[in-house]
Amino acid sequence: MLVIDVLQSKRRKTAQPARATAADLSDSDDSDAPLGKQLANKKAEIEADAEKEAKKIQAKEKKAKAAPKKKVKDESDDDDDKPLAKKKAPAKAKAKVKTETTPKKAAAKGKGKAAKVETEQDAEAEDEEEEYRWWEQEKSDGTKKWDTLEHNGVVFPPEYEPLPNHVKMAYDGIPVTLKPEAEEVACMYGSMLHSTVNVENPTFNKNFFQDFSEYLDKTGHATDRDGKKVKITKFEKCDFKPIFEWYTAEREKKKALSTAEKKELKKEKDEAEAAYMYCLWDGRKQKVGNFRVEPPGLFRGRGEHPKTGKVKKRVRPEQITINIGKEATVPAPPEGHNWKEVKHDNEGTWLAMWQENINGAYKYVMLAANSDVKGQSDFKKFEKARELKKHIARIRDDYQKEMKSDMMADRQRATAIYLIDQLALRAGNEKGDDEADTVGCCSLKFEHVTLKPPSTVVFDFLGKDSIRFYQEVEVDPQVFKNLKLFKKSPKGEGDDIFDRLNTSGLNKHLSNYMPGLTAKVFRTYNASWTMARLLKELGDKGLKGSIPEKVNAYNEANRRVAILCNHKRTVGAGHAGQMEKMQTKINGLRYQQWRVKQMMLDVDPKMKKKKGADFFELPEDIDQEWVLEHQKALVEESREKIKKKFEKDNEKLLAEGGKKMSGKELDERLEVADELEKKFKKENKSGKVEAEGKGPTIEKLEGNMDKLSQRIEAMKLQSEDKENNKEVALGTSKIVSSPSRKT
DNA sequence: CCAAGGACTTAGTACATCGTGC
DNA sequence: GCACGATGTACTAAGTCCTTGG
Repeated sequence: MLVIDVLQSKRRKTAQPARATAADLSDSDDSDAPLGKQLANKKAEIEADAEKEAKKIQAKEKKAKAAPKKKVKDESDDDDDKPLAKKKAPAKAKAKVKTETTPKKAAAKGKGKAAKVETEQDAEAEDEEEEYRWWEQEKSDGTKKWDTLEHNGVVFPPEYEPLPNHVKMAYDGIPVTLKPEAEEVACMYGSMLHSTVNVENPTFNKNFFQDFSEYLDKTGHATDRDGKKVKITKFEKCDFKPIFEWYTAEREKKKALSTAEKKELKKEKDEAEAAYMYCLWDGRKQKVGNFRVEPPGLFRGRGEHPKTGKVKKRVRPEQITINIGKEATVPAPPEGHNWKEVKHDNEGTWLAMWQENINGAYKYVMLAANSDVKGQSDFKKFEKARELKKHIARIRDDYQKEMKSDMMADRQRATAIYLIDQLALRAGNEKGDDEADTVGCCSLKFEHVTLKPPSTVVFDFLGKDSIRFYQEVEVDPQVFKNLKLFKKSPKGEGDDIFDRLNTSGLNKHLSNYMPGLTAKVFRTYNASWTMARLLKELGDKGLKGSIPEKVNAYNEANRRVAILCNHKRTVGAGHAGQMEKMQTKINGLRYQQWRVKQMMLDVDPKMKKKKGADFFELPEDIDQEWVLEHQKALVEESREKIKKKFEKDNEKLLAEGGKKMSGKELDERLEVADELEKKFKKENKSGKVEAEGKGPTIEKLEGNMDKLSQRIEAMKLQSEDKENNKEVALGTSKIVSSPSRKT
């Protein structure tokens, strides 16, 4: 039997017996082992919470039905509801989108108010009641996505503009002239020299140079100043710096434009693109997400992508398929070109599509995230996650049981579901050799899991986007046992942990619990659930407390979700410096506090007795040396500021036709800083600080102290927040819990 | 059943814009 | 009013998962 089973799973290099041996199973029924109870408690807690949650949500659902959450009204603010032609866009745009002023009412489906389509008159009405309430739409069968669809196709990136004659890459120190096509490729590289992640990646360089060489061969070789052939054979001899500098200069030029000029340019661009920004979906105006065709460039695969650095070619109209309503006017391809195909597939939500040349991946033009369709499917996603709440207890019970199954496949599946549920792992589809070597749950390999008896497991692997997942987790003893079993020899490095499991089998099993249940739903569920719980905790105890404390608590909740989902980012280059700056600032405030304390003594020497001598000491971690440094910095800062202001004022005077102020004036102004310096000197010498301000009283000084304390606390929190956040990407989980609805 | 095809969501990063403390 | 960091947006790669066809 064993043999047969192994053969059946030929797909894997190494498989394990379908049935666990007696030895494997002997100790598998001690479900009440020490760790078990810990987790059981946790589980009970989770389940109780989940039930509470479920009730709350049901209640909310009722409420929501009674008073549907109103969609943000900014559409009316922004005249987005009005027909396109009414917008500032002049005649040309009007002609192109003519159909929009006469929406096809015939096509409008749905019931009553929901299907109301805007017309010129009621656009003025600005009535929220008139909006399409997709969240109230009854569920369709989910295949047909639209009845009518009109749009204007895609925007192509500008054609390549050759470099001016004086800008040339150098080969072996000699400036060379390239044919435009090859030059374009050289520019792709030259314009990104600042991106060290890529430029210092050998694979990137190898792939780039390979493709670059092809272009050179294809277009004919480069030439030097005298028109003599230059053979470009070594990457190391290529100097793209002149190109880089030219691009940098161009960018600077653009940056240096006045705000008015920039606005003008932006306006022009917006006008040119206005027609593409929106489409008409069942008669409703909807924002298109990515109507711009991706420009050519070097492929920037993440992690150790074997194809990173290859040339991503310019996409031609002949590669693009348009999807559009049967009745609609098909957007014209650029002069002298044709579309690859025009489809009328109303079971798809895409408007245009092409295949990219590097991986053969499909690229789609779809609606924006804030459109009705996307909103609807987002909504559905959360509905599904909420439905999981009803089944989660049973699923968890089942996987606990099945983890002891004597069918290897079931045991693996149960263990995998445990990991997906508890650690928020992704499903982990199989990947090809021509992709970065990353894994998810089902594709975990031998070397990604290390067992530390009695029941700790170390996960260390690269997940999506080659983001490292590293966690030492105390797991259910059965999970530990199973993982040990799944790693048993003859398995070794490179072999799958779950050799009898793949994502489709896993999802098929999950769908038995609930239609549409797949591995990714667990991530949504656990992220939402965690956020809800933390926010509730925040609500319970966080209501009191200062604003910074509340912000900090909210960020903390957000962070915990991001951590759960392993949302990471690369630590910014300036992070360490910024942290140091903050600390210096905090210390500066603390020093300031110390000074205020001395002032108190100045006002009332008896304070020393009252408060105790300790109170008036410098904080331990601040020494005299630091104080001197700090004083110097303060004085210097003050000087700089005065100088800057002086120069500014002078410029202004000149501009107004006046004349510059004398150096004497500057000196006079600088006296403030000099005095500050003197004051510090005096303080250092006498060890006393004269009370500042007129009529200083202990009360006033106490007030100053409080203010400083508050600022210190706020800064400390802020700095803590920053440090804790340095490698956590908050954006994604923020989107998950409250998607932007701006139009 | 499996691999390839296809459509859609998820995610990090680069860059633009905003807002705020000095 | 400005510089700077925080926040938002655009871009597109990298996942998930369903369908299709042999």
